[in-house]
Amino acid sequence: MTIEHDPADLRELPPGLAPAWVTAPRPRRGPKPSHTVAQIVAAAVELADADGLAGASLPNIAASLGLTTNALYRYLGSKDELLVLLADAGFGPPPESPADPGWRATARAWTHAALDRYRARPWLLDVPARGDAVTPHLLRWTETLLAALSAAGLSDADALGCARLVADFVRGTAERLRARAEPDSASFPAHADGVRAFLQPLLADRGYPRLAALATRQEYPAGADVDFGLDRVLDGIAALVEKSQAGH
Amino acid sequence: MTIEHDPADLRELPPGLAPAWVTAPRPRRGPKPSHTVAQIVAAAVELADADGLAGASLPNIAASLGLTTNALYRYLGSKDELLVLLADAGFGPPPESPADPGWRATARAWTHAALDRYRARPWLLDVPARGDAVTPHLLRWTETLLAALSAAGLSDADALGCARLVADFVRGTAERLRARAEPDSASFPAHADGVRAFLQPLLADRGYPRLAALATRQEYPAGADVDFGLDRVLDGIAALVEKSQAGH
DNA sequence: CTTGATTAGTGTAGGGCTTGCACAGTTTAC
DNA sequence: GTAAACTGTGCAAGCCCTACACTAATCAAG
Repeated sequence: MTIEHDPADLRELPPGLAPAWVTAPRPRRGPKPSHTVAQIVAAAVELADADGLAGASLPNIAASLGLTTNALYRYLGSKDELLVLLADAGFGPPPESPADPGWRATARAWTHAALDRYRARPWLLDVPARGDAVTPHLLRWTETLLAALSAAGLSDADALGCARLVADFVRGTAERLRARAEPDSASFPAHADGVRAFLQPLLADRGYPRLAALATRQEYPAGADVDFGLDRVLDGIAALVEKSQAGH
Repeated sequence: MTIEHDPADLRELPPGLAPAWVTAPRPRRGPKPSHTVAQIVAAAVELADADGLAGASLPNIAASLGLTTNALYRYLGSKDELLVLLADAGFGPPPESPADPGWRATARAWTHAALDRYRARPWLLDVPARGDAVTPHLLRWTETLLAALSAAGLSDADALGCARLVADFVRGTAERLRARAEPDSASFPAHADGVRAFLQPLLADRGYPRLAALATRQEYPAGADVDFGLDRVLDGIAALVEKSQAGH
């Protein structure tokens, strides 16, 4: 059942991919490693939780484990590799979804669960996102959403396209929510009043009538109203679902 | 017509906001500055174009202008401030949209124009995005899209919600397109064949049936098929447009 | 059981980055 | 003409990631 991997091939893969999926076999000779990659990643998560992504530096991680910075390079190929593993560990597996109440409710629950993760660990937004996921937990999230969309009647390819849509929306929304939660955020119009007071006259003066209007009526609803955007996304997917059902 | 600003208040604003909109008045005494913020930002753009965002370091910028690194701090408050200005300058103003062929075509053109900018300057994706835009060019992009959506009958607030949706989709898609264009990208399933060969059996083995199927049928259409996702987003917005028209 | 190969972790070092502060030189206001 | 104010330089501190030589620990083979 175990799949054989040529170490030479693994070296060619993008950073972090191989260690995220397979654990290299213990070599036959030499002293036993005192730690594991999982321990290192766990320490990094803890530090990031405390001090943000910058807190998860190699020196800090090493110190928190009683190691030298360079000793980490016996476990990790590079900092990039750690970041890949860190994002996967920080996000963790998706929650269990019990009974299936329809694809729409499932997608909604998925979205809110993902936003909760981002809220719990804002530093996840600082980990550079390079296209689609490749690590176990993150792909589990994707698989979960794909299952719901497939059950609605979409082809796998269409389901993936729609899942990406939802994921993009989640990330953008998470970024807006964080910007709003942080004190000195430079986000408009979901920003501190000082920013609004600064921008409003400028926008009115320099030909941004719509934005100026939004800045004026500051009763603007929650800058990052999750459900508004989500409804639009799901409506768009629903149109595709109906079309594919009509085709049958 | 000029708006007065209390320097003390400007100091309180998020980094980059004030210099993006107003140029501080030349002080009364002392030597004339040999450069301008605009020149510094232009040099940074040039370096980023050549070597990516890492190339736009303060030492590099200073050297390219014949300055010391620290001299830049006479013009900029911090590196963060530069990044805000850099993103605005790198993106530039939106293209002129001539006759109005309806909101849907306008939004489509907007999306492709934005994706073109990301393609021309991939490093824009590396500039940390903190919620909604606040700088002149970027807000001009937003205003353009808002105008099209408002013309379709949406309220300003709804239009903003929809514009965010499109912007999120654009950024996510741009990231996928870049991942696919780069040689050593860790993106799935829009990835190099080596990654696919590595992941496919693992996915099949460990309970990712949908993703395994996608990895198997490698005739999967362009991993980042722009128009597929865009059609879904626009359909979702269209549903809102129709609803708001029916309400009248 | 001894010996040699192999590996884990340390020490040292280099080159990069952002940022702070004291200082010299230049320009303007009084 | 003098004093204030400002620009740019030099020097330095404190981070960061990474490379390489080296010691110490462990195991396989003879």
